Amino acid sequence: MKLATWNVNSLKVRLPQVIAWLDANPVDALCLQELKLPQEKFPAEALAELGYKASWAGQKTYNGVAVLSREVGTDVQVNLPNFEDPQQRVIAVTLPSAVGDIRVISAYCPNGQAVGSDKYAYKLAWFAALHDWLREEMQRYPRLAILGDYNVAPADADVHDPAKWAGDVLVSEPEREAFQRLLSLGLTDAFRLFEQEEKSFSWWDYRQFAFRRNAGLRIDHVLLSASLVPHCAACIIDKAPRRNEQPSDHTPVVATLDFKGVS
DNA sequence: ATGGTCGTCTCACGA
Repeated sequence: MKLATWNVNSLKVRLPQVIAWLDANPVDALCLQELKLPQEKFPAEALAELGYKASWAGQKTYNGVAVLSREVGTDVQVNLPNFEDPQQRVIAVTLPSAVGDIRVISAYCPNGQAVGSDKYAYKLAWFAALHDWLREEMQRYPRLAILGDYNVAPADADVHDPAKWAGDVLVSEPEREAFQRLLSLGLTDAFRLFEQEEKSFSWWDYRQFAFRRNAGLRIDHVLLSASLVPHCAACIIDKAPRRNEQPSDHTPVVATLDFKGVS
């Protein structure tokens, strides 16, 4: 079973790239973030033609999340139930697997803009609510995977130039603590289960030839509950879509779960 | 050197 996440920065602009990527990289579920389109503009038909069902939470201009899946997602939950918020940042669905139902969540965590700003305070409050909700969600769904754009680089190894970024939004200590609190619920960063190339990133700023210089951050993550970790056979960042013309500033992260042999 | 580039009902703002 393959689970992937991709912040597409406008599904309207990126739909042809999403279709091309899915053609080349069939997955069981693809979590999308930053759809930037209203609920009624979601391209469900084009994705259905590819064989993907979809659950989505749209919002005009900003945010918006979806889960595309081979099997229909059930028990769809939109947004954090414990956090009143007009911004569409979370969608959770239940998918069948060889070992039983898996809860798959697509999350677009707030960016935070700048340390000390109102948006930064909102980010930390949002993470606290995510934490509290996940604790309950993991009790209900012991097999849980939450994928998305966390807008947090968990460690200096996830930052191209830690000295330059020190203390800034996306790497500041309170944000990293908020991320670690999610892990303390019993979630594991799938990417770090495996040996990885140094300077592996999932996002590069559009400016200053950042991708060409590999001046990026690893802020897109796949977190797995403990019962899924033994099944995780691989987790990779696919840099290829970042080389496309008119790319998203993020590139997909893909986790492979193997249910053969291990129960 | 506080710049730069995207996407959005663009001449501003969020990322």
